[in-house]
Amino acid sequence: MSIRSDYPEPLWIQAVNLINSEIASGVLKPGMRLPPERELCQQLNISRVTLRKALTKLVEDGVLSASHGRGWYVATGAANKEWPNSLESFSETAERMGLTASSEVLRSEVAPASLDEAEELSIAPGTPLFHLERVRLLNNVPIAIDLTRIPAELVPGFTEVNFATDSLYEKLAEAGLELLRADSTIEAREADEYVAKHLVLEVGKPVLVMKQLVVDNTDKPLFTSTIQYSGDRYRLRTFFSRSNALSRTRRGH
Amino acid sequence: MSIRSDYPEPLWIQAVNLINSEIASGVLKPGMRLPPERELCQQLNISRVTLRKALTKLVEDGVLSASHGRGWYVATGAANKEWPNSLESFSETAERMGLTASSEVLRSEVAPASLDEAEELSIAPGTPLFHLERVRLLNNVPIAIDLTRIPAELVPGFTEVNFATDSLYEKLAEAGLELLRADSTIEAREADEYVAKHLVLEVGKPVLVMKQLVVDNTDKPLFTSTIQYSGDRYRLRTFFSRSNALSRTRRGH
DNA sequence: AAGTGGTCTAGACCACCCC
DNA sequence: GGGTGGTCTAGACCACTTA
Repeated sequence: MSIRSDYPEPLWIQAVNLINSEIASGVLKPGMRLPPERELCQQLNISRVTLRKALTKLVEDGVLSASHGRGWYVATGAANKEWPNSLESFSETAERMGLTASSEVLRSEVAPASLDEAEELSIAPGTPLFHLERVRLLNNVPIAIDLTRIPAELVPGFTEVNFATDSLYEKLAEAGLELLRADSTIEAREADEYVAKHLVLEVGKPVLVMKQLVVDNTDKPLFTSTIQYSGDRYRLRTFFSRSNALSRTRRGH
Repeated sequence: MSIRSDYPEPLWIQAVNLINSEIASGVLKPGMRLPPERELCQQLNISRVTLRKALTKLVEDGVLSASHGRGWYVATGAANKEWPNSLESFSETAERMGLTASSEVLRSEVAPASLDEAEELSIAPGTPLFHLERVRLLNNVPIAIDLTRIPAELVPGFTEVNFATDSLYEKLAEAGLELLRADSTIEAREADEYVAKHLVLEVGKPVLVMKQLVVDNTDKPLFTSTIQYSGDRYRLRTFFSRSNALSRTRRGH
């Protein structure tokens, strides 16, 4: 094994991919110890700093874990194949699960921002806002209602797009927007008549309401989404990290 | 300004703290550009690699952002004071919000692990498991029911602790357990009779169900929690990151 | 004492932005 | 072309674990 082909990919990303694929292919199994850093450096023909950048990334992804005087270990358990906190579009989630995503567009138009909408997006009230409201379906079963609001100037021509078939995230990427992070709040509420009708539920049944503010890499708000999932048809996954408790390893392995 | 006192703290952490404090004190204001890396290196008397490790950390924390040919900028907006995905105990959350947390203990005993419980924790069925079930209250209002299961060998003597007043997280820390991450699933469900009674709700009202598997820094499962929040009395916060979309900066600043 | 991860350095070259 | 961030290197020393 060896990297450094003539990819434009940074070396440390190639190293990440290589280690990931060795785990996927079973060469490295959960719980196994990796070769020492200095040895891996030689095998991959990269410097130790670069290797460590790759290893650090893999720890963030929950793929590896380190123990000071002991070595690097492949993470064990179910968390292994799970996605970390990635911001995934509905279409991407569907693809990953092997299902077909589709949409029914309820609303796709530009209207002035209300006071609340303006405040969330840090823009002036009345600013033209593109409203996109869709019922999201998996294999034709209604899963959620998604209402997204984007400053119209960021997405010219979006009222002409047919979002029943096109992916919003793809169109955003084409428009040059770079999503970085979605700050989200999650709560459980009762389905009102409107939601119940579109999700084919009884009024009062639980729905999972997720409100997101998506920002770009300069922390500028790009858009807000309110997604209401049918309680018995969807489940969110995330993880919480314990902020640095100065981990001083005691047992394990 | 200069660091490198005789702290045992790593230099890059000292750099993080210093920059953080300069922002807090208003020397660096949101939107401002930082001095070039090479200049900062001289001022702080550290190498560029070390400085960049600090800057990278500050980006993760949402404090700074970088633009390739332009420089480093202090992040703008409200997201600045928000906490990231920290794994916080109920008591800590309460304290942060200025409320008083308390508990009513429904169950505190050791019992053998069922098949399901054993699988979640990667232990043998029948292994003694400490079960702690509590109603969690804020200012004496019932907010949630929390059922936590911990292998009994990890927490000797816990059946003697009075968890109506003592914090579970504090006791876990005293027992030498180091929580690293909680993998969580979240869904909306209807309150059953048991939950409804203890949370003073009507049966069928929405509850937010969060199931967590908490692991230590070697990815060993420590315990599982199932927390059922009254839908109208609690709201979760988290964020999702867009995994590397090869950010190619276009606009901004 | 040997093995292994954690931190740190000085210097190099490339890619991008702006004049 | 000059300024700035992004990647990469080779080598050093320290801290923790294990024996």
